[in-house]
Amino acid sequence: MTELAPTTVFKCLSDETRARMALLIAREGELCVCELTCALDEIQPKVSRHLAQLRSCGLLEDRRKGQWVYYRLHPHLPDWVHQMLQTILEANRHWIEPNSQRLEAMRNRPERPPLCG
Amino acid sequence: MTELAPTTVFKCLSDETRARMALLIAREGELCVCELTCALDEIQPKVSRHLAQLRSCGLLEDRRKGQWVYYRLHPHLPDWVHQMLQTILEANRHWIEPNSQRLEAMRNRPERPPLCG
DNA sequence: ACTAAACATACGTATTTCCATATATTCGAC
DNA sequence: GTCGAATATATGGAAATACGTATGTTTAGT
Repeated sequence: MTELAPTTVFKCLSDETRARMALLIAREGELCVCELTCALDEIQPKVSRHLAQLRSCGLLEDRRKGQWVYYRLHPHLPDWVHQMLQTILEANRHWIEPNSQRLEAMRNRPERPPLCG
Repeated sequence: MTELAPTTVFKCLSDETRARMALLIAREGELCVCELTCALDEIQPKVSRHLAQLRSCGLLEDRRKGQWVYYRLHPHLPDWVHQMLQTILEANRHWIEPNSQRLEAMRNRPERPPLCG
C-alpha cells in the first residue's frame, strides 16, 4: 500500500457508483461483479470499470473463483479508512438500502464459503 | 441542511485544495481566506472559489468580521461528517503539516476572539 | 471622496472524468 | 474444441471540473 493520501480515497468515493459499491462491500464482506451489477442496476462494463478504479487506488482487492471475481476491502487498508467506512455505513444505511434490497432479491447468486476470520 | 448525501461530501473533499482547507479548518476551528491562502500557498481567487464550493455544499459556514471573512465547519453538520473529519485528521496530521507550518509562520494574522463554546 | 486590502465572481480554456458501445479474455460445461 | 456466462478493457465522444486572469464588491483608513 503506497501511503493512500486522503484525497485519493475521497476521489475514489466521489462517484456515486463507486461509493455505493464500496459501502455495499464494506457491509457484505465480499461481493462479485454480477451481484454488484444487480444491486446497482447498472450495466456490467460500467460496474467493472469503477471496480477497477477502486482496486487500482488500493481500496479493494479482487479474487477470482471459477467464473466469478469477488471484491472485498483491501486487507492492508489503513485503520482510518476502515473507521471512516464504518462511520459512514452506520449513519447512511438508508442511503444504500435500495441496493441492499435488490441484492437480497437477486436470484441465482453464486455460492461462497462463509467469511471466517 | 438538505440531507447531505455521502457522495456530496466526498465530491467536496476529492479536490486536494478543498481537502486541505477542510482539514485545516477542522483543526483550527476558524480561519479566514487570507490565512488559508497563505497556508496553502495558492492564489486568492482559487482559494475563494473552492471555499465557495465547500460552503454551498453545506460543509462550511462563513462569517464576515470587518474586512475578513472567516470560515468554520457548518454548525449543523451531521455527526458522521464530524466523526469522519476527526478520524481523518488524527491519522493524517503529517499530511497537512506543511500547511499548518506555513500558517504558524504567517505574520500579521488577523486577531480573533478565542473560540468559546 | 480616495485608496488599499480582503474577498468574490465572471469568463474562456484546458483538463479530467464519465459513459455507452464494441470487443477481448477467462472459465466451466459438454 | 465449441459455446455461453462472467468479467475486463479499449475507444471515441460528451459532460463536468479546475484553472488563471481580469474585474467587481465591501470595508477600513485617511
